[in-house]
Amino acid sequence: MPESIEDLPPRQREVLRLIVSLTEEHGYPPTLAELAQAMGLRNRMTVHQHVVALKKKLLVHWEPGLNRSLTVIGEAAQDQRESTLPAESQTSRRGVPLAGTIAAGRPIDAIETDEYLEIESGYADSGCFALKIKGDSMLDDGIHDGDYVIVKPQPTPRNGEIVVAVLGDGTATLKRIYKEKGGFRLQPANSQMEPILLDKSENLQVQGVVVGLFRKFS
Amino acid sequence: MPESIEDLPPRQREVLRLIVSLTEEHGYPPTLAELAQAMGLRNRMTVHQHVVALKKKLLVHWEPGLNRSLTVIGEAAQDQRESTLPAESQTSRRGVPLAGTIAAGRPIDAIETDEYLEIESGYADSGCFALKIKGDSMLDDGIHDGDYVIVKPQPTPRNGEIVVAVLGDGTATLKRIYKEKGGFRLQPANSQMEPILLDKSENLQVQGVVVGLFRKFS
DNA sequence: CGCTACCCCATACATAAGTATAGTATGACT
DNA sequence: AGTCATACTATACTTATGTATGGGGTAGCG
Repeated sequence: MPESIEDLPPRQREVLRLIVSLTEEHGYPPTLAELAQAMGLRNRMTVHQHVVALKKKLLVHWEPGLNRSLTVIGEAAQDQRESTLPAESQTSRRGVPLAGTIAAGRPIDAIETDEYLEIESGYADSGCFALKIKGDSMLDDGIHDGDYVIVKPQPTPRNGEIVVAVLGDGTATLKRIYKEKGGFRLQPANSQMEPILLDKSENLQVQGVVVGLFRKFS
Repeated sequence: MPESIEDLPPRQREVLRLIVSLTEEHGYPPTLAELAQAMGLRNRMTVHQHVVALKKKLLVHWEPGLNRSLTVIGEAAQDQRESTLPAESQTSRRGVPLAGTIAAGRPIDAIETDEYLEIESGYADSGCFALKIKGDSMLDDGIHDGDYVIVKPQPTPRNGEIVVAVLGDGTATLKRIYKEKGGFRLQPANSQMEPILLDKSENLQVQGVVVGLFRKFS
């Protein structure tokens, strides 16, 4: 039976595919419960049985009793990866269509360009991460409480950039950073708040610079 | 001194290195117990404390309560890698890891919730599109010139929502919409601008409502 | 018909793994 | 002398996760 993967039962094949995609998505393998949820199942046992079947067929590696040790063996991993085929059956698009420009002022007649606004693709691959904003100190820069900022890890910011600053006591805050004689100034964008001044002796770690902002409107 | 990784405490640095190497070795991230064993420690708690410290410094991504969710963020991952592989087909993730909450105000030592911020996936599939903002009329709502808004097609907005309004003459604008006696009011979020009043006879088409906002920092 | 492969469910249990609390010890710095 | 960061330990708790047991169905096949 050389063509094992092709004539797998549908659900087993689906499990195989999900293991690969969920692992890629999170950076670590899924649990049975997560697989079950992804398949719309109420019970882990169903997935358990499927995985046992896959294991018997030597398509997955699974350490008994070990959490999240589920990995796909050999070529099966490649075969289940999305990258191979033309676009259509893709579950979701990579990006939001950018329909054009709109006026937030005098109305203009908009809608021209036709491309895709790819928010994540550039960031996710370059080690960026997101932080949820708590507080209003960057309000004047249009960063509101509850927004998400996307941070690119980078220890050496340029002057005036918005950075994630980790202070000596382990607390983190979001501010614009300016070099001053003898140290740094962490400047909030809110007229009611005072800057934080640090001299060189004090411990300051810049975790990264803000490269993007995202807000959800309920 | 924004030199983060170099002057980490030795054990924390070791933990960072071990996370990477153990993940490569097994194909999935280690648990605290495994890390402890690899470091010759008898107790998980020691590693736990180190990892918490790394998390505060935003060097690792760790979902609370989730087994084997420990991953290294950003360049730190590269720096700790021994193999120096070209990092080839980096499993491009679906989404940006949401590392926690950061203070834009008084520094807090937060960092609690953890998940992935999936910006596009929810929108791209539901017919949403993006528009680039031109003008400052929504400034007080934190929508700036050059931002991108994500619009969900929907002809019947609720009161007070931000909508893409297409006027009778074909021009489009972004405003909050309110029902008034006998018509609608399109309200800018800028104290220096006046609302647009429309009565029912006038042609007003709502293209959709704003469900998201995205901004790129150059 | 019995038999099999496939697919799903629920309950219960055992253990793996993360977390809280509370200590001890060392060295650096004030 | 005190405080602080680092580093480790121990016990106990909660939850996440895997597993066993015992059921249901459907469909094809000899």
